[in-house]
Amino acid sequence: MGVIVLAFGTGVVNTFDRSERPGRTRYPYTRRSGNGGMFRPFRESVEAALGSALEARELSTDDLGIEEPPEDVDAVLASSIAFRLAGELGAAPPEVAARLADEIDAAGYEYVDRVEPTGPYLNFFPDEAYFEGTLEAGQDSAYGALPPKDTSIVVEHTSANPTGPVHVGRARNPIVGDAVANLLEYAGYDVDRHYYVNDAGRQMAVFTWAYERFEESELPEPARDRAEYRMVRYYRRGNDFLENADPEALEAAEAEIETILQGLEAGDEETYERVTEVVDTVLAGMKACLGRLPATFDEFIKETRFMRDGSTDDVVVRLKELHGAVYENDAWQLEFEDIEKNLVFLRADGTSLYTTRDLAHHEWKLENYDRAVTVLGEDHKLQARQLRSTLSLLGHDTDRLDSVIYSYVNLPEGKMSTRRGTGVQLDDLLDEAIDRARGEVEDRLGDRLRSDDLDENAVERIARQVGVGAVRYDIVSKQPTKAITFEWDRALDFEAQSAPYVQYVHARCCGIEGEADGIEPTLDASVLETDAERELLATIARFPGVVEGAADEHEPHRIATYTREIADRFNGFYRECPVVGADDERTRSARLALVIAARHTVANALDILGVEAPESM
RNA sequence: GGGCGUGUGGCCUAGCGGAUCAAGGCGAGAGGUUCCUAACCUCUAGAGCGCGGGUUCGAAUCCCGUCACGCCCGCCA
Repeated sequence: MGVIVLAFGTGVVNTFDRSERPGRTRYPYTRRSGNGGMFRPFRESVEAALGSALEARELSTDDLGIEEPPEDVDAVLASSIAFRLAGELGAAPPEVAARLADEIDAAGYEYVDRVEPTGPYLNFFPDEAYFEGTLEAGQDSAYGALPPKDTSIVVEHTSANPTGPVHVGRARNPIVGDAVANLLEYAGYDVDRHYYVNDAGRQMAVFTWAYERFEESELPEPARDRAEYRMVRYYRRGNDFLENADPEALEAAEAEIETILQGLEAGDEETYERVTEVVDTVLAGMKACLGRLPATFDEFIKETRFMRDGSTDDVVVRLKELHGAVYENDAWQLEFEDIEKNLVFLRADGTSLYTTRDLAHHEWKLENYDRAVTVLGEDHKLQARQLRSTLSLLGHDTDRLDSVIYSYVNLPEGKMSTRRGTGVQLDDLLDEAIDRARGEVEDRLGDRLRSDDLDENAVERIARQVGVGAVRYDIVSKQPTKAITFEWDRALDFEAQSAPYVQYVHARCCGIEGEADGIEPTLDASVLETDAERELLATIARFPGVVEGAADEHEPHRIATYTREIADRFNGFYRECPVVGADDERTRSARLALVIAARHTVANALDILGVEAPESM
């Protein structure tokens, strides 16, 4: 099937069948794709209309000053170009705006009804076809998804070392990473999600040594009955030993750890299997935890892979030939022009370093994908810069690489650490969130107006959707570069700007549709005349544009901001406009179609954020 | 010490060169349910965007300086 895609593709790098790779769980054979909505063609029309007007007067079209007007202006797009032209044309901005408006033949462009000057601004208004088209496009359950592009992207995220339970400090990575991947998928890219497993470093050697060295009987009870909780006890015990052992014992232990590291480097099969047992066991547990979010992966790429297949050695050979390569202090290093710190890529003992292997890893990514996005913590920024520069020196096109940087989540009392066992585990956060959500659901059962009966399963389902959704939404809705201090009550606030607020809108849509027996939705936007209806429809229309912009910048929090806007608009509509109880049939039918479009929009926006959309709550 | 990032009402967050109210939420105060789920809605008080300069017709948004906080500056990952 992937072969068919390739037949249409131009310059597609991949030569394997993309649909048959292991681990695909989301849309196994088809990507969600929609027609892309009306907003984007409207914007193109505006650009073309304004551009040609400027061209006709031989004015620069570099920056058209297109922007979205403030809320109280009901144009869809505006331009502030008159400010910039004022000097050149020797007229005041409002005068320039008026003249330009006269020259633009708005009606000649698709979806544009007219352009009006308002002071110094040019406001572009959509025609009826824009609204009709939006109402129709919104009936598609994939609304908001853009047409497929022939571009593959690998999104690497989380990649936490398999040392123990996932704690909240790193929880931003899977949550933001999964959302970025979803977002790119909606934007039409062919996305793979990868978890890079650091199974070759000292941490894993220590872990393997500790696992073999200590007896379970001397360890505390695990905090939770799952693999990574059981295993991390050995890791902590081992680190504790290394910190406190007497010199001889320490030396013996270090020798064993060193043997494991050397064994991995030499490609020794037996050593590899010992380490792999530990890595795979811990990883299975972490996978289960991440699955609760859910964050899933197409592939877990192991670091040792690039040692075993010779690609790390191959990179080293090429690195040594680079102009900036120097042999200093018994180690091979690379000097950069723009980065102060050298990159050591080969130790005195001839072994490779993490970054050396990551270079091989990224060359592999660049061979197999058109683009690569990596989600990483701010502490890896320098390393990411060095990686990028080095790849560039090796002759790669690093424009194909992007990274999304986030700050760690800290506790009021400081950092979280797996090794020291400090911090809040993601499992505990999710459990607490679900418990609190269940409490909310049960509290509300009493004064529930709706006469549907929520059985135990429904309560549990809602508690999970709301609880997990609230955690994800709280994290994904903020700019990742901002630091977060974790506080239970703030993370688990179910009111207002939170997942439940948006989820509730979805449930309301479903409620209306459930009541709308016998009403057939009709695509008649002309019946939707009130401000509340027009504003809701206009907000729905923007969705594909929001997806495109957020995807371009890898900023899923913009989708979260959008969900609040559409939720506000929907609630305004809900208050003002009865659907099932509307007076005449045409109104009922048209409003029902609007509700369906709103539901699809909200559901898909939440889907991008990785938040479930409950049908009732 | 150097580099990078962050700093918006009591608290949290959006905006990151343009529209004489800087947008929401929490919290505070006042209201709203014979009508599709009140995890909702309406109204009131509250900031001039860390601080000081500068660029610009116009700055929360750009530049410089400064302060605070975070991260980084390992032959660790």
